[in-house]
This record gives sequence, structure tokens and C-alpha cells, in this order.
Amino acid sequence: MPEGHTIHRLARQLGGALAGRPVRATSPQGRFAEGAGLIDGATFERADAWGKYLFCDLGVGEILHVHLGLIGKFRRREFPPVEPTGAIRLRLVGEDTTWDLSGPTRCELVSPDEQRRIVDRLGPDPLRRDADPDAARARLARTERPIGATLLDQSIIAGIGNVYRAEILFLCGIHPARPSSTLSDEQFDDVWSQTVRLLRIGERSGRITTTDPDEIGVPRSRMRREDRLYVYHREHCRRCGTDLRTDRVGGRPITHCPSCQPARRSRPRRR
DNA sequence: CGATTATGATTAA
DNA sequence: TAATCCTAATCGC
Repeated sequence: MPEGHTIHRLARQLGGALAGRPVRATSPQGRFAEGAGLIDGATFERADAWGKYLFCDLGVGEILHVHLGLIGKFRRREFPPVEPTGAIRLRLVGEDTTWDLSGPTRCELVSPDEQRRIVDRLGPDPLRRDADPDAARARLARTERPIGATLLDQSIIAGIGNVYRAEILFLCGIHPARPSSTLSDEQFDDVWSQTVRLLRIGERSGRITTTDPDEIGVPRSRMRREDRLYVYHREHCRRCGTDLRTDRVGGRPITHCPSCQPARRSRPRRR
């Protein structure tokens, strides 16, 4: 679940459900008991997402920082709350909603200074209005690291994860091993605009869909799981049927289509 | 019932 | 690069 779109969606949902209202905070599992105690009874001011990082201001000075990592979930539960099942690090109960956080890599209270330090380490977030793609363009222009690796680097662009990087490179017709610095300006523009487009769809729908409904012949909302992606976790290219290839790039597996994303002479392949 | 897996990131080596 | 952390669903025996 958790790439940038998940966190932005979550920030919006938490804000919508809790902003301006008092919340009760507990740590049923016990591992965030102290922090929960400090925000218990406070008024939830706002939730904000930067890439995959979530910040909740409860007006107590320190700010709640949550990072879901690979397996974390922050789910809405039934109200009034019932005894949770499983390991719930943090439970927030508003006036009419219940939220359970499990499995985060980070759940902590940070000072505004620490928050600033975290955000300063991040590249532009394609889901934020103020995002400046030129900062990312400049970074990519001066590194030979493969584009497959730099797209995962949160200090260059914040919010892309393993599914989106594979799908973005597919849609742009770029081989994952291509040195970042060799992308043309047009290719960078294509990468950026596809990223913005796809993350927005993901934020709106709550799931990652990258395929074109017209190409699939089914509305996005009714697509089956195997129709939603072109290459990620697939054996054959959803567009051309070619046998896909999976390599390790940037320490994680990435699948690409040798036909749609040729290694050399690569050119964006448009529909 | 144990092993495996997952859309992440940091630390150690 | 590898080890490590966090949890729950799924799969094989």
C-alpha cells in the first residue's frame, strides 16, 4: 500500500475526520504508550504529507511523525471502538471515527526542528502544489546512477516506491539501467508528468492503477487486479505480451519490458 | 504451524 | 551489499 499516494490520501482522510476536534490517543500494543499519553485529549489540528512521511499537528508543540515503511497500515476502524485485534501501535479516537496504526517504521513525536530536518532531506513531492521538478532535474543530470535507482531515492523525488518506479519507466519507455544523466529534457518532463498523473490517480482511488482504461477496455474502477499494471509483478507485458525481465536495481527488484523499454537508443514510446 | 512475502528505509560492514 | 526492524496475510506441508 504505502507509496506517496497512500500517505497523501491518509493525510486527507485523517484531516477530514479529525481536524479541529479532540482525540483520544492510546497505544493498545504499548510501544507508543508515552507518546500517546502526550497527545491524548489534544485537538487534532491538521495532517500533512511529504512524500511517504506523515505529520500530524495536535497543537502540543511536538508533532506526530508516522512513516508506514513497507508493512505499516493506518486504517479506519469501527466506531465506537472495539477491542483491537493484532499489534496496534497507536489508536486515535475522534468524535465519530477510530483509526488504528500498525507496523510503522516510525511513530514518534518530533520537534518542529526535527520535522524541518526530515522534510529538508526530501526532494520535490509530485503531489504537492509547490513541487519544483527542476530541483529533481538538476540532481538527475549530474549522476550516472541508473534511473531505476534514482527514482527510488527520496532525496531526489519524494513519494515514488517500487511499484510506481517500474510503471513510470515502462510508460516512458526507459530502461531501468539507463544512467540518469543521459535522459533528455523531454524524457525528464515525461517522467515527471507521468509521476504526477499516476500518483494523483492513486491518491484519488486508493490503489495503484497505471494502465489506460481505453487500452484495457474496462473503466479503471472495474479493472481486475491483473489489468491495473503494465509490468510490476507480471510475467508478460500487459501491452505487448513480451516476456518481461526482472533485475535488481537500487537494491530492489524491478521488472521491465525489453521491447517497450529497449536498453539502447531508448526513446519514449507513446501510445 | 512454520515459512514466505510485501508498495520502505536505516544502520552496519 | 547485507542485516535489521515492523506486522499480517498467504502458502505449503
